[in-house]
Amino acid sequence: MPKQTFFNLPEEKKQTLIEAAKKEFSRVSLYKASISNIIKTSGIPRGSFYQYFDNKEDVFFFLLNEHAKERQKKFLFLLKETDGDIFETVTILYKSMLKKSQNQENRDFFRNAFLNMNYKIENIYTKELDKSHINKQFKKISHLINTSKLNINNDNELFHAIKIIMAVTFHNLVQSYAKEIAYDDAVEYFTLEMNLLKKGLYKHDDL
Amino acid sequence: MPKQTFFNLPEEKKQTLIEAAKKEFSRVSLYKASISNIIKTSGIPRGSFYQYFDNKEDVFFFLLNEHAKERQKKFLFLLKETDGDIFETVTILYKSMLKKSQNQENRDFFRNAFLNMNYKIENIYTKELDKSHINKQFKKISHLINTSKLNINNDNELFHAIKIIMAVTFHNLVQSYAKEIAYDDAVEYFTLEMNLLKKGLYKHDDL
DNA sequence: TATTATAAATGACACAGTGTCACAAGTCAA
DNA sequence: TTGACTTGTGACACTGTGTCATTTATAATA
Repeated sequence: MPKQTFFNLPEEKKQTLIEAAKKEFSRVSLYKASISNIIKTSGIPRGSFYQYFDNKEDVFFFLLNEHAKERQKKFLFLLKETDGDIFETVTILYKSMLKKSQNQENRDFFRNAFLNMNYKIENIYTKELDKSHINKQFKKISHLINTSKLNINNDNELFHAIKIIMAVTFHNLVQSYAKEIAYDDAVEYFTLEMNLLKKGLYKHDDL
Repeated sequence: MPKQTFFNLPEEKKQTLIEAAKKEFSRVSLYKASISNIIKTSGIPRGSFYQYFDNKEDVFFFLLNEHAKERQKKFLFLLKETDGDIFETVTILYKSMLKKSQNQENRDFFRNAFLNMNYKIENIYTKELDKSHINKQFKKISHLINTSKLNINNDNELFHAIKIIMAVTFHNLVQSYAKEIAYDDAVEYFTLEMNLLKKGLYKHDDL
C-alpha cells in the first residue's frame, strides 16, 4: 500500500503521479517497468517517490486494486440486478472488461498485467490447446479422447471442453502452490470440481 | 532458446549450469533471480553465460519447457492408457504434479514459477472466493446467488462452482488479451463455455 | 510574532546487476 | 605450423535501485 504521505498529496500532484505510472505500466510489464521512467515523466524527485511508495510493485498493485475494487462493486451490484444469476453476472462483467479495453491505454495496461508470467507459463502448459496451434497437436489429443461418455456434439465443443478442464486444473494447481494446501485436501477439492464439471452446474429441467 | 554453444558443452558443465539455475529459480522468482548468482554458484564466467543464453528468461523457460515436455508426453500416454478418459488423465496428472512437489526444490521452483504475477493478480480478482477470506465476503456473494436454478447441493459445492466459473472467466480474459481475439469471437467462445458449464460435460445416463 | 517540533521534499551517492566487447585461448583442417 | 574459426573471459560502461543527510515547509504553542 502507498504510504499516508501519498494520500495527503494535493489532488493534482497525485494525479500526475498516477498518470505517469499508468503510462509506464502500459508501456511495459511490471517486470520491465522502471521507477526512473515514472519519476522522469512525472517530474517528481526520486526521494519523493520513495516517500510515497515502497517500490514499483507498490504503485502497480495500487493501480490494479483500484480496478479490482470497482469490479467487485459491480459484481455485487449485478448479482442483485440479475436476481442472483451468476452466469449472467459473469457474462456482463466479462463483456464490460472487454469493452473497457477498447481504450488503448487500458488495453495495454491489462495486457501487460495479465501476460507477464501468467500467459507465458500457462501457454507452455496449454499451448497444445491454443487456437493458433490448432493443427496436429490438438488433433493428436482430441483423437485420443473417448467422446462416447461426453455430452459433446462436435469438435468445436470438444475443444472448449478441454480448455475448461485445463483451466480448472491449472487454477487448482496454482492455488495449491499459493496456499500450501495439504495433498489430500487438494485432491478432494479437485475431485469435487471435476465432478461438478461432469454433471453440470444447471438443473437439467432448466435447460 | 539456449544457443547451440550451450548444447555443445560437455555434459558435466551443462549440468552444473542447470543445477545453479534451478537453485536460483527455486530461491526466488524469475523476477528477482539474478544471473550474477547463477554464475557465482556455477563458477562460470559472465561472458560465457552470455555465450550460452540470451538472458535469464532464456534459462528459465528452458528449464520450464523441459518439465512441460515431460508432462505433455505423459498426457498423451495417459490418454491412451485410460482409453481416452480425459477426466481420469487430468486427475492422474494433477496428482503426479502434486507428488512431484513433495521434493522441496521442485516445490519451490514451481511455486516461484506459478506465483509471481499469476497468483498476485488472480488473487486480487478472486480473493473474495479465497478460502482464507471465506468470511463475510464469500457469504455476501453466495447469499446473493439464486441457487434455485443450480444443480448444487450445499454451500461447499456452491463455493467450488463459483471457483470454476471464475477460473474459466479469468482464463478467457487472459486468452483474449494474449491473442488479440476480436470482441465478437471472444464473447462467442465465452458463451459456448458457459453453456458447457451449465449443461455439464458428461452424458447424464453415465453418471 | 517568534520558537520549536514534526512532516515532507530533495538529489547525491553507494551499491547491485546487466550486457558488451576486445582480447586470449582453444580446436581443427590443410 | 599456419591460419580460420569457435569459444572463453573479465573489465567496463551503463542503467536502475533504495538510502540518507540535509533542506524546506507546515503547524502548533508560547
